[in-house]
Amino acid sequence: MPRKIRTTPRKLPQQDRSKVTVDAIMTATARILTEEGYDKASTNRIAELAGVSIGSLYQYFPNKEALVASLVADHTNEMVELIQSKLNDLFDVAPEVAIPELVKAVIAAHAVNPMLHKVLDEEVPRVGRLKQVGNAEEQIKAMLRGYLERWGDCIKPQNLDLTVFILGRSVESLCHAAVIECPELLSDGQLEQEITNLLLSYLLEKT
Amino acid sequence: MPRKIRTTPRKLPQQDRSKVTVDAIMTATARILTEEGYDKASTNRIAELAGVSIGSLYQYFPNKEALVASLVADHTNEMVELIQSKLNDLFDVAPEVAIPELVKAVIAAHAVNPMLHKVLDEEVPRVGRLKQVGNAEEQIKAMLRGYLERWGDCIKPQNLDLTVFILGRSVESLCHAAVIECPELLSDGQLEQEITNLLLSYLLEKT
Amino acid sequence: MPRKIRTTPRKLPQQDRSKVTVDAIMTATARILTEEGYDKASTNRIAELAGVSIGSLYQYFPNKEALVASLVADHTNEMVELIQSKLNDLFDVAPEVAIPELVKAVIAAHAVNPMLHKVLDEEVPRVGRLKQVGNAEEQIKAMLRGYLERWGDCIKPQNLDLTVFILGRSVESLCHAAVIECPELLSDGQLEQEITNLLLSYLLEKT
Amino acid sequence: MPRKIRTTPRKLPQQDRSKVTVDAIMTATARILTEEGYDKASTNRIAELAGVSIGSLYQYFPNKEALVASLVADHTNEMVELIQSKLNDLFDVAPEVAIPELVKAVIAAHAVNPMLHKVLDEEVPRVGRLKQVGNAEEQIKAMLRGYLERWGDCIKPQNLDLTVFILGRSVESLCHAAVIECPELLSDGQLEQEITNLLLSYLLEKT
DNA sequence: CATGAATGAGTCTTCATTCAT
DNA sequence: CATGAATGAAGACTCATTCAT
Repeated sequence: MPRKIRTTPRKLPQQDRSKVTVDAIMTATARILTEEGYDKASTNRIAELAGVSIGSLYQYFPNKEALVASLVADHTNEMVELIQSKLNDLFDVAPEVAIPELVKAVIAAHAVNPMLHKVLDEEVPRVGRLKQVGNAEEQIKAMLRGYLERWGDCIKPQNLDLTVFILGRSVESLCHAAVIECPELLSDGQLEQEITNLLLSYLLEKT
Repeated sequence: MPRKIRTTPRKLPQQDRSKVTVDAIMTATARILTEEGYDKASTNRIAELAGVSIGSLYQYFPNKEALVASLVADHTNEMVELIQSKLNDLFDVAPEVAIPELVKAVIAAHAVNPMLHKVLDEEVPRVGRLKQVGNAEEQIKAMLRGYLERWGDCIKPQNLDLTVFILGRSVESLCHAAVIECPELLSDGQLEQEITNLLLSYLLEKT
Repeated sequence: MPRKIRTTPRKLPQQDRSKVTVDAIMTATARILTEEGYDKASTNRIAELAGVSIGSLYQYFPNKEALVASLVADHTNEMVELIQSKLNDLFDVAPEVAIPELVKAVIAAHAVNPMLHKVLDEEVPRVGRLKQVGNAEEQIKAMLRGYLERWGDCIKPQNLDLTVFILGRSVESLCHAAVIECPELLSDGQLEQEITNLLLSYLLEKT
Repeated sequence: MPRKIRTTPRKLPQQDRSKVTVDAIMTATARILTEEGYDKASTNRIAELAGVSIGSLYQYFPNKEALVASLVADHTNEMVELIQSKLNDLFDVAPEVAIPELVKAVIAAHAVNPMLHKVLDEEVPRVGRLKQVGNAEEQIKAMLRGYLERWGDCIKPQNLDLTVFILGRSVESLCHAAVIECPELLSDGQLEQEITNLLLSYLLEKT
């Protein structure tokens, strides 16, 4: 079992000056990550690009992992909130209408900062990230489950655990791939429509 | 643009001794990767575990990236061959039967060495990997497309490019997640069945 | 030759508030030193534990060395005063009685704050300490010399310089070791008695 | 409880080349320690002065502590061996003759490399050193005890444990101080004579 | 005077890679 | 070809100290 290291920020910025500093650090981290990749993202480089001394960086983040974790948390939250709020609005909306909306929302969430999302997903070590991302996933899964229970009578699949898994994974991975790899197919709504079709067929149609 | 690094093995092992050495190195790499993770996989450690001098390692691999790329290629090929051969056998089989078989094959492919697959997917830097993996993906997509063309009359979706995308991504990501995260749901065939349902609904059912 | 650093307090506390601050800093330093060791004693930690800002710390001490030196001076003084006052009282007392008393006093001095004494002795860099400690030693040596001159007729050794050296070092190092390493042998007076024996044999007996 | 870190050399030099390297590192460490003090002794500086890359240093010593520990061990052994061999020769020699010889030996031991000894004693963090030094001390104490038992009939003090403590500490600290602080008093044998007197008075004379 | 944010030189250490033997 | 000693750029992180507010 690997030694635990704290991944929470060391102290919260209280004065305005500090807030600016922390922001600069986070922004610089995001920029280097997206523009140059994870292994160019040394703490010294980050500090430099942030126009801040390396000491200041460590005043707010106990270690590199915490810094990245913080960025992951921020970005994940931003995405999750989009989806959750939409999911909330859709609770009483029938699947025929809700699913297209959900797909739209998930795509929108991935479009918030696609490059950052890609790097965070592909290059950043999973260690320690799991908590933040895992949490988010659980929350969404829970909402999805709630929705499916609410509309259980109208849908074909019976085992809700499996359905949540299938549904969740599919939207996520398809929207992710769509945004990252086929943005051109997204602009005219074709791909979005097709993803919707996949999900609706699964949920609604009779064999 | 990063300096180009050769990622192909420096020379093909021609004598038996060489083959043994290369094998030992690859095996050691795989073991360290699965048992200890990417950041414990230093070239010196790999050489040591392989029972080979660090100098010998560099005799066969020009750099670390090439070594890892080689492992990725091997592993990807192993998986891809399984799927391709099945896809080949299924060319003339109707979707109702072919899709369940395909799902079975993709799951089997992911089960070849799940731990290694997980590490390769999550921890290993993407940099030089894309070529190998991309190739494999393209090949499978092509076969999938061929199949869909062959059975185009029987299936609902009309835009084959989109369908290949949807189908390919879905099977891959669902089977991947299934093997990595829910092996227990796989053993009794439930999850497999549900993945099949998703795909068949999409391909076959009328709205 | 290293750049000279001032090791005297920057200003003497004149207001009460200042005195309280300085006290808090010194106490915090002593606590961290004894409880966590020298390398945990960063100025920031000290200030924090003292409930004082790092800026304030530097208001009263020009640098870390001065802070530690101050602590050393205080502690040394405390010890030295104990011994000096006893030595003063014993000036007219014959060795047979004075030596046991001296041993008792030196042990008592080392028992004032043994943990702090140990840390100061073992872990704290010698650099700027010598002055304070050296002074103290000189004063005690001088008094010891005075005493030996006063009772020169009764004692065996003739070269007083040497005798002071032997006597001073012996008591100091034996009492030090006794307090630090064998406190259990001190409680029943055995070790104290034996140290006394050593010194009295040396001073008084005929060969 | 502080985390344990290995303090033993990482690998023993087997080729001649390596031996030279290790020697250079040790020598450089000793030089910097004696000429500039412990806090100038950074691993990079040591490597540089040794004319060796920092990587080579870490090939043989897992960390700085191990390097210093190694030096301490070497130096301690050198001293201890001198004393032990003399102590061995003196086992059957009566105190009147043995004690002066012992004093001579301890002084000689401290004169092996006085500057290094001083630094090692005063500046080097105690952590991790204890094992080597402690061992040495125990060995010498054991031999001393053996000697005192052998000549128990001739000596005054009865509690051998205490006697070993008193004797051991006194010689050590007096000889140490003599070599470090009063080398001039040593050259003409006066101080040596006086130390001998102290010990002989204690051991032999009747009250 | 107090505060605490900011500084940055300097520390230990790792690891991919080379090259003399 | 094999070996493994040697390399050194580079990275994460600390901490005494300063200075604007």
